Amino acid sequence: MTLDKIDLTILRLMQENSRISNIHIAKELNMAPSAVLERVKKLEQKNVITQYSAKINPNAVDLKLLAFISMKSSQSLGCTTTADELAKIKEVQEVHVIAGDDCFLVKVRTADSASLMELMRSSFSKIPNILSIKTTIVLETVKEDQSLNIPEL
Amino acid sequence: MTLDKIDLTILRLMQENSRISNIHIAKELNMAPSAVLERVKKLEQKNVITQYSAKINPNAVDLKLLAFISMKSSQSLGCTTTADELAKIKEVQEVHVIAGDDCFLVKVRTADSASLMELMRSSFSKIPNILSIKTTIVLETVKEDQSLNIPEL
DNA sequence: ATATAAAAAGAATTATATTCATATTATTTA
DNA sequence: TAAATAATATGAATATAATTCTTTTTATAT
Repeated sequence: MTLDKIDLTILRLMQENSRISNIHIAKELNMAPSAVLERVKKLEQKNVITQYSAKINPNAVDLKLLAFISMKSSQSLGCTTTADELAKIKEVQEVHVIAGDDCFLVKVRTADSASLMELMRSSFSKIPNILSIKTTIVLETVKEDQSLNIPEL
Repeated sequence: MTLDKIDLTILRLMQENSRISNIHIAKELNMAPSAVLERVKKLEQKNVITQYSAKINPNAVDLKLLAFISMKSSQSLGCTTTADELAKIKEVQEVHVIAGDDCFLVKVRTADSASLMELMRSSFSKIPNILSIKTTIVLETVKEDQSLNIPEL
């Protein structure tokens, strides 16, 4: 797809603020809103615009994290000791030994991303044989094992 | 700010698609659109949502790139030879020697990001003393030196 | 120069956002 | 616990924006 100046302006504006109205874009470009809409639709169809997304401040969320941890392959079979080490860390809520490139899936809860970094630096780095750690923020838990949540009577 | 399940659902939906309507979110949550709007505004004010942004497929754009190139500091004073080397590469449109941590600002044009990678691997890597390359995509050029564009008569 | 296709404009319609008064639900605190 | 207060939600009215569609303009090809 060949993009002209108008397309590029639309892309720039929507990259800055994807909730901008057609009318605003149209005013900026001195054209009719309907013409802008047509171009935006085309940019979506041709996969030039791949997604509209809200950026979320990770520090604002009470961070629940999933850490995917992999070990040096020579060590990856007998990994129960490492799992035990991970389970000892107080911020770590769950430890799962998993199949695939990563050996563990670890659920961690920290107050902010600085404390997560501190945790990774201080605790995780002490555990031998860890090769890599990939983390991702949990925004919402739709279903959760609540067997430990004993309800009051 | 304390985020409840409703806030987290809003965040999840808007992270997936920031152009979703209040009405859609409201239906998903079984609440009134006005209540959703109030929460979204609060999430914006409290800086939980930091930006709404369109993701653009870099391969769809005819890639104009700016590369910020730095050299090993011992070499950075006499950098004219490196500048000449960069200027020889056919995809390189402009080379500017600049002040600061980086020594060069280079404008490159490639058809897609794969060819950019190939260029960086094959040509740039052959130039001695390069320490780092940071690239950024140029979406729009508002003003450009056109002294080389001789208009037809 | 004419025919054809693509893009834009403008008006009408539909949908959505926004506002605001009222109602409901939580949270304090006496 | 009950009343007082604050926070949040509802629902209707209004304002704003998106969308559709026909006509017009502009660009491209024959």
